[in-house]
Amino acid sequence: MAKIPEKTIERLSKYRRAVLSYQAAGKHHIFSHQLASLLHITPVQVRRDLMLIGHTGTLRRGYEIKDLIDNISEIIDTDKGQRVAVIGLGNLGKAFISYLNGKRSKLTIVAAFDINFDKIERNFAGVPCYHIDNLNEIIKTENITIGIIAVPTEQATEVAEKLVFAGIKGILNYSPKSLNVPPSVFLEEYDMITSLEKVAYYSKLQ
Amino acid sequence: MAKIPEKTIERLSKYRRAVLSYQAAGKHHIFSHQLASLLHITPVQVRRDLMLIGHTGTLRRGYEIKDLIDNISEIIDTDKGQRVAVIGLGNLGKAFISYLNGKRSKLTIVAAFDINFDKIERNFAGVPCYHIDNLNEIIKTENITIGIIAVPTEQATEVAEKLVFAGIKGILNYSPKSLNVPPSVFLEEYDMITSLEKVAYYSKLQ
DNA sequence: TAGATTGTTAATCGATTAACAATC
DNA sequence: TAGATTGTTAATCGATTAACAATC
Repeated sequence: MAKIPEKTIERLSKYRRAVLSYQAAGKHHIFSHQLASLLHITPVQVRRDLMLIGHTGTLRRGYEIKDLIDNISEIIDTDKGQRVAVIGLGNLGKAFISYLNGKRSKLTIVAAFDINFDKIERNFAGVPCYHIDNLNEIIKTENITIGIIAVPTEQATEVAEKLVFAGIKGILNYSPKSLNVPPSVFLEEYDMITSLEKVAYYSKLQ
Repeated sequence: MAKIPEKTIERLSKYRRAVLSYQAAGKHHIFSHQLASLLHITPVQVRRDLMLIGHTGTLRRGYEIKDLIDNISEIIDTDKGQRVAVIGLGNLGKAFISYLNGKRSKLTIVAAFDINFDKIERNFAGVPCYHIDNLNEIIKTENITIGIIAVPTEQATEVAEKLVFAGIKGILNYSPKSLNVPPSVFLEEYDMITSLEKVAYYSKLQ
């Protein structure tokens, strides 16, 4: 299969969750315009995305939900799933843990790290919290491939270096400081302040 | 000035914070390649963005930091600033409040809303928490123009409707459910699960 | 001067949308 | 059949990058 565009990958994740709600409602098929309206995008974009991953539907019934979920999962999941660590067990780290765990079976948060001794060797929602000094060791023994950075700005660079050194494969960075990682590590960054300032900019134009 | 591209607006927010750290270090000027390296983008993109907002530098010293901050602020801020509400005072809502307040003077979180009676009429980090039933009233009396949705998925649609009804101008939606708002309201959505699944996808390809 | 830098247009790349043939 | 739908190519739009003149 040809390389799937980045934006299509993002929508595949959304498609999968959207059709799950349809499936839960007892439906077995979905039309492109129905799936589109769940995401507030156009039907043609849905059809093009599904074309790109080689998923086909029928003129009478649209797309078969079970098939679609399987096809998307085949692309974005791994067989054994991946293990995730959250670095920084403040409100943001906790939000991620309580939000993610129990929902997706293929991605599991198996460790949290912090420098605050109050939190260490405790659990949050079933996830054990370790001291950051043990990061390298735990990443390796626990087979963790993805790290979520939810520490204060000043510590983000150092945490990223430690993750890279420990052999992490992907980083999701929520600190506003842009990180520098080798090309062997995939980096995704999200900046809450920028998002809010963007909303503020377009709000004043309204 | 011509319409500024969306991506440029996002970077302006980042430029401003990046040069603040330079300014704090006692510098008064910055070259495009220095600013670029702070964001891990190319110098030409910096220059093009600044060209688009009409900010000019000099060949000898680059861009004057104070001027640059003023120019960016002129574009993305409003004179009096804007007032923000967080709906849902769980971990995510708290993360936003503790992260934002005290940093940016022009955007202030002045209210939180929840349905949990434990939290109501209490403060979190100085922000009063109200019952969601009072949302319409408080949005109006407090002159709130921006709402951040940090409630569980099932409640997101209803909260959005209430915000729109109350006359909000912009919504930042952190629930994974895509919302439907009239064109008079600016909507920005961010889905943590999609971000993580994207990182997982590219991590397995590494 | 030579080298480094800004400012800007043109070219390229990536993503979305329009158009439409094919099918049931 | 007529109408609704899928699948796909071509066109368009938006964003980034290449190229380079001008300047100090």
